[in-house]
Amino acid sequence: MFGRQATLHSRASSDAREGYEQRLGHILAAACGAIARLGYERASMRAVAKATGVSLAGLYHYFDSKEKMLFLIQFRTFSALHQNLLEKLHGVMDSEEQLRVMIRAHLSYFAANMDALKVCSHELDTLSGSAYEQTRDIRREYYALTRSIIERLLDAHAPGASLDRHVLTMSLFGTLNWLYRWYDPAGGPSVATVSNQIASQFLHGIYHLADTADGAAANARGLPRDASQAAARTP
Amino acid sequence: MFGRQATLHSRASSDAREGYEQRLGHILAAACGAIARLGYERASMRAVAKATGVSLAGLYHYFDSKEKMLFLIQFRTFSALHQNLLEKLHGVMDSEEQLRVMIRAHLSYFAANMDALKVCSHELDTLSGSAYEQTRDIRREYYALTRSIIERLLDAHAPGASLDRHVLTMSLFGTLNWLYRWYDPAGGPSVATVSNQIASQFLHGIYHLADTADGAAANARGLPRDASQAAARTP
DNA sequence: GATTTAATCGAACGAACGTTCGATCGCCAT
DNA sequence: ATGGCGATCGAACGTTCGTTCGATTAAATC
Repeated sequence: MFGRQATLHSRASSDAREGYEQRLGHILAAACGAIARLGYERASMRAVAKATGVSLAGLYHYFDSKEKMLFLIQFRTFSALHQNLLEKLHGVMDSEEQLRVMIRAHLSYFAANMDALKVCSHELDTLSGSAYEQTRDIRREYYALTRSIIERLLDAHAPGASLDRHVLTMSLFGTLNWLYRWYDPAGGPSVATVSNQIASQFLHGIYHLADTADGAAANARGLPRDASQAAARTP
Repeated sequence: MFGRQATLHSRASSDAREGYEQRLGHILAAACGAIARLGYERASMRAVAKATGVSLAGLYHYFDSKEKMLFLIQFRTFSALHQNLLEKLHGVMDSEEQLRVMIRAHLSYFAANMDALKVCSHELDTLSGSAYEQTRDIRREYYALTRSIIERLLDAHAPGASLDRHVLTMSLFGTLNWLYRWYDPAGGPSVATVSNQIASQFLHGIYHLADTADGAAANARGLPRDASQAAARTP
């Protein structure tokens, strides 16, 4: 599946593997930049080759196809994003603090890997087949983790609120995944500032709804409300 | 610039113009569906031709190029979205109600024109040159209108809150523009339900921040906060 | 030192794309 | 009738794309 098999028989081949991983990382980073700037379809393999210094044919030593290249980028980024969150969540018990950590971790990762996160936010439906399913599964893990935090948050602070939890979770993801369209960590408020503002507004938006009656009074305003089930699709 | 000049000299040519507009609308709707499903680059002119019944060459009677076709879709959609909001805002004076109207109008329009709004949310950077600038200008009007509502809202209900208003506005747009990725008006909570929940959470997220001290106490949590200026880019 | 294997490249292939060309058909005004 | 024009089409053109092929060099294995 990947370009090369591991041949871990000697120290020499271990060094070679390190060099291989390093060059692969360099190529993927350049590809990431091109796709972030031009979009997947417009970013030609020739442009990626130019950006890396490797020849066009040389790229195909590292992956079988352009689609596999995108898969590697997305799979690695989503995995790292998820792993990063799990680590930062370690030892944090309070659900409010967990949500603050989640938002801060997401923004930090975005600030440090803007190209990669843009490609992951914008090219969500580009892959197909099993490559799509694999990245979708990681995304679902990330979604499920975030949603479980929100669930505990609601159970603890707003138990009776009539809030659709899927809508709630996707609203947050909308705010976070849209960042790549406008937020420049270098030229605006700091990551900490933006994280805190988003987290505070989100949290207090929940809390205040719990305060008013059972949340329904504030939520149902002027229009009838139906208690239909959560929407079908998950990210 | 457009495919045809207006020849309004007789009733006959007026009828012809109506037929022309109708066929153009039909073609754009089909193109919209293809681009929403496949993305702009993958949606070939041959696929659009198949979807409309018109021949490949016949399409070019209605626009000079594929890019102009996308421009027509985006320009018309953004204009209608903006116009629709202005109309629904007519006579509404309370800033809170204005924001609720804005969110409800956006979701209603989305529910009625899913393909078009997906194309407008996802293909924001596809156009170039003056076509890009024209659509960007309408988007900016839409942004400015929404931001002005939020500004008045803050001045009235949370005058001292240390909230970055650009971050606030873009958070809302993130939630709204991300809808196309998950919300199916046919199979989930109603437009009214989702609108109310998003609006209520957003509004109370602001109000509660105004209640606590001057908003800074709740906002600055655990991390230092800098009072840097608003981010550079607007949508 | 011989042999295998990883890494790289220039050149080319076949397909798909956006676009254009020239011709045809039907309608309206002259 | 006839000339002009809007509308439409099949066929083709030139370009760009992802990918493959065969050859060449460098390094590791025996």
